[in-house]
Amino acid sequence: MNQVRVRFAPSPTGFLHIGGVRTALFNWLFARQQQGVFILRIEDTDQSRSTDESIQAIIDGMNWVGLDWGEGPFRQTERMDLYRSHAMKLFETGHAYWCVCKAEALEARRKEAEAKGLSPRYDGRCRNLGITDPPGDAALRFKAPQEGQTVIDDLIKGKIVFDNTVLDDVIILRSNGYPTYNFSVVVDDALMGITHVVRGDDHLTNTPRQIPIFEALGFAVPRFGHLPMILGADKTRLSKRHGATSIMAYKDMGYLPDAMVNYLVRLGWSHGDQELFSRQELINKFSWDHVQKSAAVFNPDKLLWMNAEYIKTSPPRQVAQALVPFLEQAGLKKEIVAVSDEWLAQLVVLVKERAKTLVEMVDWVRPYFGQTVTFDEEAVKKFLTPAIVPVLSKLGTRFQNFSVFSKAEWENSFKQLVVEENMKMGQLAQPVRVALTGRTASPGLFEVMEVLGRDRTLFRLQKGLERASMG
RNA sequence: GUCCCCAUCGUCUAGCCUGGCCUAGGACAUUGCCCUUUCAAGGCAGUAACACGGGUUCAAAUCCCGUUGGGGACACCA
Repeated sequence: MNQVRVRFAPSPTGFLHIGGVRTALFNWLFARQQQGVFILRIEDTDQSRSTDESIQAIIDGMNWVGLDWGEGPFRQTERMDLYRSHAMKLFETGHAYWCVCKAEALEARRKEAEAKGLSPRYDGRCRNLGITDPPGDAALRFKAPQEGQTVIDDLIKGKIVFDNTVLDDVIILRSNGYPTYNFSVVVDDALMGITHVVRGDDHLTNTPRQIPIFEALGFAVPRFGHLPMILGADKTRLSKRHGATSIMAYKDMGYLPDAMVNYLVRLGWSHGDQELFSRQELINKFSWDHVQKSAAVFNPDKLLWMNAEYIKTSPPRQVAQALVPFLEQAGLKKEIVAVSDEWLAQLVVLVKERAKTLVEMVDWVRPYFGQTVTFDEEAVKKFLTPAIVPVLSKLGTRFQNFSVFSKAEWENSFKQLVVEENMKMGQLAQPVRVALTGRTASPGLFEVMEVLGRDRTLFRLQKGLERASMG
């Protein structure tokens, strides 16, 4: 068996779509598993829609989710000679012919056919003209087979049969000399030695158009696999109106790349009841047999849950590192410089059970930077009242007597005071919480103190006391 | 319109190929309870699906046919 060679071939006409990422992911997984090669190819033959920024967006997106390629990125616009020479080869061997129909005329005829309820196909009127000396604006068409069948043994959908009578003669070279998709894709897949063409479902009906071109050119026909589409909640193709579709938008919303990958792979693929997979597990367990045949609805709720899982279980230092840009963006640049990586990781541990995204985490983590705290006025009004001043003061004095912070000792001391004062835990805990964090909701009090450290805990307790005295 | 693909809880899916173990399993979401210093997290429990109609068979979610529904393709876009 030859080495597996697969590719991801996006067209650079915008941001990198999550559907594209999923297609790339399946290819990448298969290549890794089979110790094959994953190739990145940019299909930019549409001059009017392709942009360099989009190419960069694809590369950035792929890098972010960690899908690396062994060859490429290739750009089709750098391979024009290849398409032209192969097109001419088809012409010379009688597999292609010049068409002098004007684009507008074609369009008109198509509309007419549609109006009559006929198939809007090219009628083949130039097929037998035998033009050998074409005018400058002629296009080259491929002579599609008109009888027989084209059979695909799809990796995902199984055997699919197309009658060749549904085929028409596609243009392979435009009048401007540029190849069309259905042609350049065949030349590239053949020349790059692609063994498995795995792409979106929307390409399924392109496949019987492409197979005869492989054959006419004398190339081996690769295996094909067609991945089902991703739909929005209303079961139509996923688009902007369903929410964010750009992979980088999810980065900006505070999703972890591993969570994204895990969610996307489970959208259409399964391994029994398992939901969470490490990358290595994915590589080991991936199989075309368990790729779903039907389209899947993108479920942001489940993605969010999965992100929360990854925030909870990823190495804290790794999460902390991913969090830094978000903190900087939130105006905490100076604060971060003043703080160690270890402490930041500790902070992540403190709040990781509460934040489902890095964006939420920024908010959870904010109170632990700086000397003082920003009070939530509602919280102050409710808990930092003059009535609490005496107990708070006693607590401060007791804590003061400890020369270092010790979670167990401080907690004991706190609970003892609660008992002595004949209070309920919450009656003291909430005011202290507000004093330390400025808010009514936070992680466990003593974990908070640990992260704050002895001195800052005492300082904030004192400030809270002053605030409570004000009434 | 023509051609192609698809069809299990609201959603992602297991089971289907190799019929009986399915009283249809898991996950997200949702509801209730428990835990609890707050908010979470966690634990337990609940609601909830084989699109429909015919066959084949002792037996069908599973095999066959049809219907319906959804999606895709039919460009000098990719």
